[in-house]
Amino acid sequence: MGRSPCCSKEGLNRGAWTAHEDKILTDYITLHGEGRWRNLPKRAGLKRCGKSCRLRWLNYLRPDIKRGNISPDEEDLIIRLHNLLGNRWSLIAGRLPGRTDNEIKNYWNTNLGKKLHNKDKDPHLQKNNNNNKNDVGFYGEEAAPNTNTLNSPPVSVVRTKATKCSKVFINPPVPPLNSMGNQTTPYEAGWLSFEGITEKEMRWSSTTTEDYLLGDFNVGELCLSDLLNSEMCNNNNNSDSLSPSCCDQPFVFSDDILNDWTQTNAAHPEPHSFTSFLQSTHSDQWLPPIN
DNA sequence: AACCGGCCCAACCGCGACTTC
DNA sequence: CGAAGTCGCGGTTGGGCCGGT
Repeated sequence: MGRSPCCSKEGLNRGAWTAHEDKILTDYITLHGEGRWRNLPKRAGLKRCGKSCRLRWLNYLRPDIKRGNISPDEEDLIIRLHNLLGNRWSLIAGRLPGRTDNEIKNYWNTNLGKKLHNKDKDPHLQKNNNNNKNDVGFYGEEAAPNTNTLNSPPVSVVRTKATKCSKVFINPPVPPLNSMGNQTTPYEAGWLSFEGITEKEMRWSSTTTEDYLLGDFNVGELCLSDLLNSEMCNNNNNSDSLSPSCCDQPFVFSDDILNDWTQTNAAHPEPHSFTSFLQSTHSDQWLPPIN
């Protein structure tokens, strides 16, 4: 698909914004509202590209922005959300009022990533941390980093640019062999039974060193109830039950949460999507704990 | 005082998703 | 239905700041 350059570079200011430019942008948006970024600079009389204006507004000029000093609570939440979601900064930022994705990303890269990286090197902290062999580091790798959530389930998250959480790596137990002596997929084994999700969309992959399940689904369309009803979210502790998502420690959803998020009613005639669930206050209640 | 290196963070870039026509 | 336009995201860069030498 063809895509024109973001903006003509000629005659446009670049680099740091001046107070004057900030004022022009703020005044314009106060008057006309956000959006239509492409045309905004021309209308506002700014020699900036629309993208730059959008970024400046969202990351710096918005009135509801909270700046500096990430609190311990916020840090805790960032770690937990990152453990769950990976580098999906916008989604993480959505759970932290007043914080921007850029700020959280920077904070992670400059503080938390380093902190956690050092912890990984600490032999005392590594002893419980051998589950995530796929975790290579915290930049540009497939899995979310090991954090100090060392006793939390070995759920790793695929980095994806998608706006929807659509891919999750899960370390499953090895599925049984079929009658031909070949290894079955979790789907064939009956572990996975998302309504409306085909085996094609639930891909099983095996490597020489690690087996993992790649769940490739559109959670915007997937109903949370489907997810909850699947084996991936089995919340009983029966050791016989197959719980490929987290092996020993499946996601645990409280009855309250389940009731709220699986029931439809007059107010919510449609089943809730997983995306909306992640954006709800409930998600706090089942995020992997910090130990 | 000058230089250097590391850190931080605002801003930029490229690309995929989404929307419009 | 496909092409074009737009938006939003995550990764990366670069310049200012600061502490150490």
